[in-house]
Amino acid sequence: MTISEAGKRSGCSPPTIRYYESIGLLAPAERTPKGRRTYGWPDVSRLTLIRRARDFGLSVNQVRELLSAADGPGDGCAPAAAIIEEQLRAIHARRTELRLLETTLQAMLNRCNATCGPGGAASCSIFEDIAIPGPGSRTKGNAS
Amino acid sequence: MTISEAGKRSGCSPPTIRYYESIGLLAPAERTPKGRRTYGWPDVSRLTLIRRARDFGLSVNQVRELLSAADGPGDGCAPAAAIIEEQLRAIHARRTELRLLETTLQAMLNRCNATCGPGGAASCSIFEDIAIPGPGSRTKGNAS
DNA sequence: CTAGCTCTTAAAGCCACTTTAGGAGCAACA
DNA sequence: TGTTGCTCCTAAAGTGGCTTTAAGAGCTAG
Repeated sequence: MTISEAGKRSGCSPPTIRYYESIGLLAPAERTPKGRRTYGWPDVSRLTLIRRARDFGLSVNQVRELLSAADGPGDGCAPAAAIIEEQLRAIHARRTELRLLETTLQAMLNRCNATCGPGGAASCSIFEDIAIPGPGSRTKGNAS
Repeated sequence: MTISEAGKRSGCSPPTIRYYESIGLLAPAERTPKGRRTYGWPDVSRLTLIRRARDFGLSVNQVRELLSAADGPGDGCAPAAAIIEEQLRAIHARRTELRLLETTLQAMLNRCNATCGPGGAASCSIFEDIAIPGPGSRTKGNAS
């Protein structure tokens, strides 16, 4: 199978597949005599697993851990579950953050509609609302 | 005020402030005779607005639009409200995505606990669950 | 044989910064 | 007066996870 076929079946673009190979998520692919990469079904499975894990918001390093748990000797259950639990917590936290953000932004819009409404204020209330000092922390831990 | 004082009051680090200046979110700061940047309260306000807008998930370009609406002639209400509405929609969509992700991951964990449970399977069910082809779309539009 | 696709590599670009390197200044204390 | 330890400056490189570009080679259908 060519790289683009493997890509279509797994949902990764050819450059992404080459990138994954370059960072060691995939073993170097076999090559035709002319130097083109060839892939088989196990490669497609691995690529699909990688893409889905990325879709779930896992970092490439977490995917790496997941793969080494899958490749390792045992059933890999404990490390895999740990990674998923970690991601669940991260997603939950992010959801809470976003819920708060949504509420705040909606309130800003409402106030704008109420006060700036028909006549037009000197300056829209949105600017005041955004510029209140608020929580001092830039968001660091993103559940992507 | 020195750059680090302005940073403390606005919640931006000095390198970030210099970066904002370099990309034109801030006019070049005034300098002391020795070449050090000095800031006043209007700069702190502007920086606070920028940081808060970034905390709300706006991109730097959206912040740029917001600032030019604020700097512009009118009250800036319409463009500002449009940006906030856009962001509200993005956040809402992202929340829906994350809710789905959370459900899926939780189901994977539950199945792992049920099937891999005590005896240990040959291979953890999580790997099967992740590697099902699933939706083919990598997440592009992120409400950060 | 040629047109238009895919493949190859290496390098640069993206976003929004952060970090590092190397050098200079400034404030406080002995 | 020194000197210690902070802050400041610039320019450049690093981060993550790719995507895009450039320049060239090969493959396939008409």
